[in-house]
Amino acid sequence: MAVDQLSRAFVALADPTRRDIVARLSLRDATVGELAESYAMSMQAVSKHLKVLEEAGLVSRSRDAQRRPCHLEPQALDLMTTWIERYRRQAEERFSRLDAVLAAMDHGDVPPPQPTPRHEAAPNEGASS
Amino acid sequence: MAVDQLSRAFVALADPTRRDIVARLSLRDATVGELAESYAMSMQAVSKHLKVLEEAGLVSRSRDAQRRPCHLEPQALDLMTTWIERYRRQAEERFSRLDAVLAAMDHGDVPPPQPTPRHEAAPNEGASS
DNA sequence: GTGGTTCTCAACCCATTGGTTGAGAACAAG
DNA sequence: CTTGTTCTCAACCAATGGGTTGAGAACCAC
Repeated sequence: MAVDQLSRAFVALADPTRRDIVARLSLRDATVGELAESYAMSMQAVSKHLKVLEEAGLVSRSRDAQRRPCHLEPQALDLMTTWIERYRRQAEERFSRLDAVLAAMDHGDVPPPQPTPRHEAAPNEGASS
Repeated sequence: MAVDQLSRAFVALADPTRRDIVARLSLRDATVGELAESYAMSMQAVSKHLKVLEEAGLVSRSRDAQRRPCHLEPQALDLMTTWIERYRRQAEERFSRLDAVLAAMDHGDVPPPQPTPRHEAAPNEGASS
């Protein structure tokens, strides 16, 4: 499951160790071994975490003899903020419209109270990708 | 696992169904039953998804007789964008500094090439919370 | 009261995840 | 070639996650 880019990115950042890896890589590139020194787990485990980050497009890796330096890819972070901001903005617009209605009611100029319509056009899965 | 607020929020948005629920709730509040009509799964399953979103602070719920209307909480989304933007900005600053160095090299005024120091001060888990 | 609606809880199932260990690939340096 | 270093792959294990069904709580309407 979690086959799309966005799901993989959110899954990747859902783990505290992987978020910490991202934080470190934002300061400087690092190898698997360097990163592994920071955590109470085997290098294999860190390697797995990096694979998750890489498949989410958050990290890229080059070659330097045996070393595999890791590099943060900020565009993948953009993908997430774009998604989040879209719906945050949508929600806040809606709330401010609601506030406007409430303010109007305080002034007594209330529009005819229409009963809440149910089941209108709504987003589908395509909207979240 | 995933005990902190930030982890819970990322876990919550890692699932496509839950992202779609957030998208819908950004347009209007909805009850469990209304949401369940949109997905090929039982109301119990949707109820579980809402519980995850609620415990992540992304959704709040009120009472209306048997109904449990769901309401999107945009502040929780802020928490995520704040985290992401912090490290995206950090990384991009670093890259633009690197670009500056490369540009300087093109001009011939290259600073003495010091060998890359390893294992300096780095973020710990506290930095990601 | 009875009945219908809305929703949650509990138990269960199977796939995935996050860790482990052991083996080995790939490379640099003697 | 041998040795040491860095890293990945494979197998395994316990725990979690996303779904199911069945039962029942809570509420309105009659």
